[in-house]
This record gives sequence, C-alpha cells and structure tokens, in this order.
Amino acid sequence: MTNMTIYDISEKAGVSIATVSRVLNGSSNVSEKTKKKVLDVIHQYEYTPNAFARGLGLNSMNTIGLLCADSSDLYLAKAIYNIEQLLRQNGYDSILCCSGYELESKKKAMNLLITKKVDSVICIGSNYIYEKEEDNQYIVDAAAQVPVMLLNAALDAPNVYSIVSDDFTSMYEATLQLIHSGVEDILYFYNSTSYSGKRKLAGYRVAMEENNLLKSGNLIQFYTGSHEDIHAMANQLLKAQKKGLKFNAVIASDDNLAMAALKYAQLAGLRIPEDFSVIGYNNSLLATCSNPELTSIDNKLETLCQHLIVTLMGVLGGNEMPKKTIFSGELITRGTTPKK
Amino acid sequence: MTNMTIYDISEKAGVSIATVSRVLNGSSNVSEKTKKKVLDVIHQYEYTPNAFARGLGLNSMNTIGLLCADSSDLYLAKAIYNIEQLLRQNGYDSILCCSGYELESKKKAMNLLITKKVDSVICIGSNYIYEKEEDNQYIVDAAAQVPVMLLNAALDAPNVYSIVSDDFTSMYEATLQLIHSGVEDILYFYNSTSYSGKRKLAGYRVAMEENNLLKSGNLIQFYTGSHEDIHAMANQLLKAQKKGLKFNAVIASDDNLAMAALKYAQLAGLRIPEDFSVIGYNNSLLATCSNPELTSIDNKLETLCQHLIVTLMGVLGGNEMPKKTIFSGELITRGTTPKK
DNA sequence: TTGAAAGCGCTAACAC
DNA sequence: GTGTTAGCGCTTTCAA
Repeated sequence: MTNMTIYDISEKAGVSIATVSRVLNGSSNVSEKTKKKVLDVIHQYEYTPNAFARGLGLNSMNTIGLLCADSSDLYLAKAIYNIEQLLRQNGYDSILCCSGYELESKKKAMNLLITKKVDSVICIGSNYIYEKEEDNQYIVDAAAQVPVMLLNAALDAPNVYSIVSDDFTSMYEATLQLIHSGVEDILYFYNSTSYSGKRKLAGYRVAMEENNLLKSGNLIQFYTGSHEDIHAMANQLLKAQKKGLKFNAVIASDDNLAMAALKYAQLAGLRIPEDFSVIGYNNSLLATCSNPELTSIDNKLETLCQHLIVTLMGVLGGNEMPKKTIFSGELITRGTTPKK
Repeated sequence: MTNMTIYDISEKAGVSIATVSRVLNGSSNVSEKTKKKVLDVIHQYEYTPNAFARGLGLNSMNTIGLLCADSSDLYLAKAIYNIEQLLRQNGYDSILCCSGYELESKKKAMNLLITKKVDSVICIGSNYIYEKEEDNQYIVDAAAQVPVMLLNAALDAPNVYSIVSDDFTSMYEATLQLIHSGVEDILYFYNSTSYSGKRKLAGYRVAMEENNLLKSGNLIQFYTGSHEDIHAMANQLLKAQKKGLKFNAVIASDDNLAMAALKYAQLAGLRIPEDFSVIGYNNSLLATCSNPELTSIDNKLETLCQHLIVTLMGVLGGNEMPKKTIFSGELITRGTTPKK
C-alpha cells in the first residue's frame, strides 16, 4: 500500500505522529521497544514519507542542482556521471539542468534550480564563467542563496568554491615538449573563450613566445561551429593552409578539435607524426579510437569531481573549506607526437 | 528580497492570498487592475513561490524523472540532452538518475524517483528491459503509480509506453546489403543482451541464415568488458582471428565496438574497405572521427525523443496514446563498406 | 520517553 | 471578482 501518511502509521503502531517522525529521522529519544514497533509497521506497509511535506518543513530536499551546458558533450557527460554517483553515495540526489551555452539561458536555468530549493548548485564546465565581471553576477546572486561549486572554472566571490585543473601549466608544458622535440610551427586550435579556454590559450602562447615562435597571429585559430562537426573543423584548417599559413602541428583545446586536425592531415596527405603532430585535450574516448592514437592532456576529471564533492560536503556540513583548489594535468603521449 | 511568502505579497498588494495565488496560476477570474497590481509587487520583490508548498498541495512538481544507466555513454547522453530540452519546452523539469547497469540499482533508482513524486519516469536505453519477465516487475510496479516511458525498449504492461527504433530491420537490411556487395564472412560484435540488443542480433542472424552464411557460432562475438576500452575490444577480435576464425567484415552493435573493429583491421594489416568492412550502430560522433569514416546505422534518436515527449504529454493530458511506436533506422554509408 | 499542537507556503472549494 | 478557510504531510518546540 502506498500513499500512506504519517498519521496512518502512527495509528497502526498505536503511537503519536511525533514518535513516528522521530523514528523516521533517527532521533535517539525513542525507546527501543516503540522504535521496533513503528519500524515494523513502516516496513509492513512499505511506507515512504512524502518528500514535499518534509521539504516544506525543512526547506531542503537533500538535492543538489547540476548545471551543464550540454550533457551530450563527451567531457561534460563524464563529469555529470561522476558527480551524480558521488552525490548519491553521500545521500544527496541531483537535478540536472542542461542550460545551453547562452548566458541568458544559463541565468534561467540557474533560477529554476534555486526555485527548486536545491541545497547547492554545481556548475559543470568552464563556460559558466565569463570574461566580463558583470556577466558573472548571476553566479554571485545565486551564491547569496546556496553555495555554488565551479568545476573547471574559478570565480572569487563569497560562497563560491572553485575546483580547477591547471590548464595553463598543462598546455604550457605540452607546447614546450612539442617544441623541444623539434616542432616549431605549432597552430593552436580552440573553440571557447571561457575561463579554462583562456588559460589554455595563455599556456600555449607563453610557451611559444618564450621561444620566439609565435610568428603569426594566424597560428591561433578560433573555431565557432558545432562541437560535433569534425568536417567543418578540418575545413577551417585546410582553408588556413591554402591561404599560405605554415604549420606542421596542431595543439587543440579539446579532443574533438584534435580529431579534426587528424582529418586535416589526412586530407593534406601528411604523415603523422613524421610530417605533422597533434595534441588534444581531455584524454577522452576519442583519443584511443583514432589511428594513430591521440596524444592528449588528461586533466584528471575524476579527481576534480571527487574533490568537488568533498568540498561541497564540507561546506554543507558547516566547515570552512578552501575557496579554490587546483590540480595538475598530465600529458598522455601516444602516436600523434614524435617519439623523444 | 527573497524568501517572501504569498502572505507578504498579498499584504503589500492589499489583496488576499487567494487572489495572489490566482494571479500566480493564471486564473482568468481576476480583474486586469488587481492582476497588474499584484504582478507589480511580485516583480518588485522578485518573489517566487515555494515549490514544496505547491507540491504538497498538488502532489506534483511538474517534474519528470529520467533514468539512465550511464550518462557518459555517448548515445544515452545525447538522448538525455534531447529529452531534457523537450521537457523544458513543455514546461516540465527533469530529475536525472544514473542507475548503473545492475538490476538492483535500477530498482533503487526507480524508487527514488517515485519517492520524489515525479509525474512520470522515462527509462532511457534498452537495458531497462530484461529477458525474464519477473525482472521487469519493477517497471510494472512503477507504472502503477505514474506513467513509464521506455526509450528504445518495449514492454507490454498497463501505463507503460514504448518508443522504439526498428533495430531488427535496420540490422537485417544492413547485413543484407553487405552480403549483396560480396562480403560473406561477417562477424557480429555486440555487448548487450537488452531488448534492443537481442533485436539487432536477430536481424543479423536472420539475414545471414537466409543466405546460409552463418557457418560458425563463433561468428557471433559477445564482448563483456568496459564500454570505453577500445583496446580490449580489438584484442578480442584479434584473438578470435588467431584461433582460426575467418571473417572479413564486422557488424557491431554500437560505434564503439565498430571503432575496435577498425583498430583490429589496422593491427592485422587489412585494407579498408578492400579487405575488410565495418558497420557500426548509432551514427555517433565517432563515425565521422575515424579514418576512413564509419558506415553506421542511424536510429533517429532525435525523432524517437520527440515522439516520446509527444506521447508523454498526451498521456499526462489524459489522452489515449499508442502503447508502442516504432520508427525505422537508416544506414549511413561511408568509407568502411565497399562502394556499390 | 511520549504526545499535542503550531507552523511550513500554497491551492482550491466555498461563500460573499 | 474577491476573500476565508480547510487541508496537503511532515518536523519540531513545548508540556507532560
């Protein structure tokens, strides 16, 4: 029998609703005898408390809001999965909201989550933080209500906690390594000016400039099309080459773009890695699918997620927690870069 | 100012809470004048109704539960994304639960959703339906409470609605086409015995048997490892070949497995498609990443999702809706199969 | 250790 | 067209 109330149970068990409530919430002030009596009835009727009523009283549903631009993005999807699991292990449920990439729709999604009385919201992906300070106001506003966790992005504001991978250093070192192996005309291929997007670009840029290799601004190529349209990406590289741009390597801000670089090389008849090198980012499934397999930067997503949840649980538990945590990435060398 | 109640608003606007409630819910029985007055106050104070209180009264939160085994699966993630968007367009929110692949954890996740008083639950992916009838009881039980929607799976039970792609026919025709182009030793590579998994296998099997080509049971290879471990998959094929199994084509039950087949061909030094053909399933991002690009079956995920939502909205609106809807897939021919 | 009762914020039936 | 009021099911003081 379902849809029973606490009154039904109290009646069947011959106690008051307060006692039932105490048993339900594990209060210590109940005698073992009555506790057992109540529990028996509860199990017998498979009673489960009404979450709304509980929420109304407590103003919380033990639910965390998950915000992500696009759950079909390989990287974000993986993050969602990890976070979801970890939350459940900690007794929390999650509500997912796919907000899309526009600021306005992000604001809307954020509000929706807040309306739902989530205990915190986790922004998954660096695209939630913008360059202009004013564009991040919606995060600050939300943080006035509940703690806001940022995965792969950072913002210095009250009640906002950032967990990031050190994209700058990862990219810097990957670029340097490629340079040291003798490759000089390295094109940077990216599609996001988000927090992490800028950090990555900076890592590449600094490494190149330190070696006086950033000869042309065209070596930095921004792609604006669909995240899944490998052909469009590859065409952009092809076009750049036809315009006379010289490059014999591509460092990409994600593995999708790197796949396109591989495709470009194939169309241009270049041998990998002899004539042409490619480095991706995220170390996703794509990296082991391609031929040759893709050298890619692993930014330790699982570690980030774990730490995010640890931090969140600390915050919800009323503890002082670090406002920003930084992890290091790691270059996974495979077949698209020259062997040392 | 946040955390205001309907009482605060009614006071400021000089009306009763009932009138505020009416304005909130768009009831027609309010004069334009008072309506505007109330709306002004609401906007001024940025008041938003408490979702719990509303839920308590209505016993609904306009929320749909999404059940999916693993949101990091490329295919499932895409489905989630589509469904999420469509639901929001229809004024519904969604709660995602990643259940994992074990029956027990699926039952738990299903119960959690029901406890949350969702208005319906959508099971995303064929793995929610099992061969044994008793293993599907949890679906039947859930359907006693709220309508259950099945994406890519089917179950004949009250209040359960199935939206499926005709996997049997898709696979049958793809196999036939490969046979007609002169390929005979076709290996079937799969990793799921779910509803749709069985239908796909059957399509292959019938096509092969009709042509007397299913010479060895070993031509049907079941893979049990991780969905993401391309190397393990490829190794299984390599091992089969070394054991003397003869095959010059692989039809896979998803694109991941097909990627592994491509990798196998490369390791075995086979030319594609001259010596070796591959057909995948899902027409995912992977299909355009590989080299050569993968011939794959598109099962029209977006169409399925759209129809699922249309059906769900019908059901929630109290209309009679079809219990089972079937769509056709389409073979997208690319570089891994012989040109006609 | 237990019970009675006052909310929590909203909706909807009913009265005016 | 508007107001009054009785729930919705639970948690939590406060008394006993």
